Amino acid sequence: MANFNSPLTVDVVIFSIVKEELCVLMTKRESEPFSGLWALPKGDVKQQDDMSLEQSAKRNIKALLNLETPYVEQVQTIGNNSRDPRGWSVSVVYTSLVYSPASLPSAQLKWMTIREAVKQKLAFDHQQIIENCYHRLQNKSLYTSLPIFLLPEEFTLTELQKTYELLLAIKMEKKSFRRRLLDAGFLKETGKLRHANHRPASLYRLTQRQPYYFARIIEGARDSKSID
Amino acid sequence: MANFNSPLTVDVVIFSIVKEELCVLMTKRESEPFSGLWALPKGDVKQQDDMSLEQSAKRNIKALLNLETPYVEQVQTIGNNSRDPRGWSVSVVYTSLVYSPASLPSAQLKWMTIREAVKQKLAFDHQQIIENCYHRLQNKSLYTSLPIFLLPEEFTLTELQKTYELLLAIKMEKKSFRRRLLDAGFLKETGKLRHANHRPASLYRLTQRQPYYFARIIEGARDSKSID
DNA sequence: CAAATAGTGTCTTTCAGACAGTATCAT
DNA sequence: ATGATACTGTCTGAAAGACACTATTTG
Repeated sequence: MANFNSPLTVDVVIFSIVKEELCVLMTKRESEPFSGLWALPKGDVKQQDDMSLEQSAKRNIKALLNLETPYVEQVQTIGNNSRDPRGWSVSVVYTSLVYSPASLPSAQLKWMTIREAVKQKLAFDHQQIIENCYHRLQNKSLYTSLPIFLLPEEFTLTELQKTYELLLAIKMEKKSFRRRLLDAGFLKETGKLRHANHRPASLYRLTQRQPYYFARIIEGARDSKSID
Repeated sequence: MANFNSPLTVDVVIFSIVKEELCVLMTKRESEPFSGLWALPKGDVKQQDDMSLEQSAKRNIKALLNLETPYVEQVQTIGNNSRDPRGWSVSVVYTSLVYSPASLPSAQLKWMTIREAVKQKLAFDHQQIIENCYHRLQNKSLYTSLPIFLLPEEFTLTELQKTYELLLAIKMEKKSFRRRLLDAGFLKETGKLRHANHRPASLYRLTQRQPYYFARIIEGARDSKSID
């Protein structure tokens, strides 16, 4: 069988919440094409070292942020002759959710808000890729527990609700939210409390590693449709 | 950037219902490795002719079945050093649903039931790929109108219900099924009737090309979880 | 005490399941 | 008329939305 003699990359769209804004990890390109534009961090497949594409993605994430991320998902694969001016190329796109690391290990990296990212010109088709991942994240937030992966291991229900509201850009009703999450049974109280200058809140943590799938979507957001 | 010097293929898992059984289009391998075993039809990417991976997938489907299929979806991309004994390879997997064409254009091809396909040894990781696509199809059938793409353009609600029941391997309640489908508003009566030796049934057709996403999953099937 | 956020009680709404009932065709 | 399948009426139940209410902390 003929080999594929064009570039194959692994692109990783890493989401995190920084200063109450949803952000994506970006880097500035310093070579052609698209020199000077912001881009997704470069991700490669090392056929000698990596056993699989997923391992390539995880290795790239670890190299970028120096952490093992609890959630990595393959989103789509884009391959065509127009995304890179040099010709055919294929990119396998992964997305990951992380709890905002205190500081970025490299000065080349930046947390860019989604708002910024989708309105400026980015290298290659990276704007489209980010939009797709963002859409997927929003969509899955309607019927899964995915947003939890943007929080630290222990969190309050109010923090979680704020995260959903941030992702979906809607306000949610407190009682329904708590009922939905608690009735699902994948959270357990740690017994610890988060203190502030008001009544303290219970801290919860996950009892399972996989996201939970609800039987219904969050209503009041019926218009959005899935990309997959 | 370094090119990817290993095989890249497009694998297409085509589902159809033949004699009231869900089937996958398969072909028998005649060369090494895995000579003599059943496999998914070989799909290639022609960088000269194809503008994109999706176009490659559609071209391959057309070459196999001589029809334009209304539904093609990218499912996943598998790349590792173990799926092909010769070393690293990448396969972009697409799935498609077709209304069973009267006859297969090639004697090399066969509609194999899912049951058969997942229980025998197949070439490469094709068994895993088929299982993943089947799982995805089942899962999406819980909350979308996807199964319609296995039917001809005009169909009765009973035919559609039987299709859902076949895919999900459950019995559904007639009234709830019809209410769910009709209330969603993406079907319209054609005015025509399907006749048999009993009361004739109304024929319906889609009013939109995209699958419809329901706000709730079909209940009584709460156990299955998504792969994506 | 007040201010602030945590957390609850409970009514309404929406839609799926259950199941019995009626409708309309071929023979 | 009978048999067969198409189609409907309507009750129940599960989970979401609305919203007012109570609880517990700091200062």
